[in-house]
Amino acid sequence: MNIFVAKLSYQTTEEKLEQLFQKYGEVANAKIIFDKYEGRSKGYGFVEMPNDDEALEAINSLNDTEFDGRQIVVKKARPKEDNDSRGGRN
DNA sequence: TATGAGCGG
Repeated sequence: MNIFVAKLSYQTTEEKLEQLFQKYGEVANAKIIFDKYEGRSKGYGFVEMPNDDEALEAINSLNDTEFDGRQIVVKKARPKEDNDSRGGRN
């Protein structure tokens, strides 16, 4: 499950996010989005967890909590298209 | 160097 993490500290790193979520379950990969021009963190990132149950638990546990000195927002990432009949840009 | 809503190097 892809997890969207925002309001992160600009000093927060991917490994710190991974270790943070690993405390609640297995983390496949954690990524922080950096600016392409300044090369600095945009302040948000994504965490991928193979176990959906642990992912939801991590979201409910880490959402609106303090991390690295700043309160973070943890939510499910871009909802995948659960219906191919919906949308359809063509 | 600093900043602070938001979905991707």
